[in-house]
Amino acid sequence: MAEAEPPPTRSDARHNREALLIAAEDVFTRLGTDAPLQAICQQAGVGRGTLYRHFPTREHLFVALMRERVEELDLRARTLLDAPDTASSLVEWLRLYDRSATDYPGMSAQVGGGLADSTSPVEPLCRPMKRNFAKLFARAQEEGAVRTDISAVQVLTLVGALPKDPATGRTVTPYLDVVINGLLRSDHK
Amino acid sequence: MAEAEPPPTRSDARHNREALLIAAEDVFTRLGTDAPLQAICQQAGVGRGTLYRHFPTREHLFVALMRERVEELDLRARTLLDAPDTASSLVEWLRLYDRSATDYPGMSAQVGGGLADSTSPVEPLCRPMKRNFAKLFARAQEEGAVRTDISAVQVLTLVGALPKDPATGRTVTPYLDVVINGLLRSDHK
DNA sequence: ACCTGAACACCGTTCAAGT
DNA sequence: ACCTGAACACCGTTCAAGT
Repeated sequence: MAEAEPPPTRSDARHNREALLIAAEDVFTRLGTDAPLQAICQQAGVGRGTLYRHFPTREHLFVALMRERVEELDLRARTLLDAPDTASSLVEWLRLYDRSATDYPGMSAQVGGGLADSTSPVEPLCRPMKRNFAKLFARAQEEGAVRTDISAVQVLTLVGALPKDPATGRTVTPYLDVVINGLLRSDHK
Repeated sequence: MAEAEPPPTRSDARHNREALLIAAEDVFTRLGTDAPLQAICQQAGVGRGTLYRHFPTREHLFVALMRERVEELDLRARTLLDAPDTASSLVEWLRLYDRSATDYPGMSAQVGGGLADSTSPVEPLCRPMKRNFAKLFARAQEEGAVRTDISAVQVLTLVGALPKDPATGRTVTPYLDVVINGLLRSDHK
């Protein structure tokens, strides 16, 4: 399932785990999130079984790599809940979300896909962030700034699915602007 | 490359080709466009080499299956070029496009991805349709009905990438509405 | 308790032998 | 000219043997 495993006790295990994460970061950045896991084992200098012991699925690697970023996004959402302009707070956060989720090619789709999937380890990682974004989104909806026929999670899924530049992995301009414009209610401004 | 191969001359070859297409249609509908090609060979009752002779890549199968649909879309775009309301013509066509591209799970992303890729056999198949949609789109842009910072091909790519219901393969509501609303210039209506 | 690498399963792709 | 299926390559996953 989607349990957060406790940190390893033995020092060689902790060292291997760290080496795998460093290798994964490099390999995913270079080859995208579909890269062969073999490349990661090789670069980390560990056997294949060791990778599987530490990270039973590819998604567990994503979770470990994305943890800090997602926590930052969660924090930013909470901060923006105190900002006066609901619509521009929402837009600012969505741009940040898009940026964070595209640091590794393919990561955006992985995060977006796991967001609402209870069998994915991505789901528990993102749950707090989702909750706080949902508040931010609901606040904008209540003020009439954005359409009400779409849920907060759907917005995140949609942004995560926007087509990417194959070279940089970033969302192609102006897809995010189109979506943001489509979310905002024109009769409100 | 992306050549349109001539139809086979020998009757057994033609029969095998037909059997492969019927099997592919069934398998892709049931298992999506990522289904093992092995399943298609098996269901068609032919050897693996035969599949590769007729359809050198998975995308060549898509092209054969999508040909009729894409030609219909092309025809519809030409018809709509004579309709008076540019914006509603555009919207009507985009809904038709979304519907056509989601008849097989995963097909939408395949078509959207191959649309602008000169190495894909999807590209030459869709070229006429793209041209006529581009006219439809340009007409709406000239009238000020839609934003001008996005190209016609980008619109098709964006619609093709919208998240799908895993069960039905169809675009989830209201993603297409959000995008359409985002394309339309609110100061125009 | 943890690591290693051989072994297995799966799938795509090629090609020598056959008709 | 076309078909077939064995053979190969690649990658993910498991597990028996080792420390």
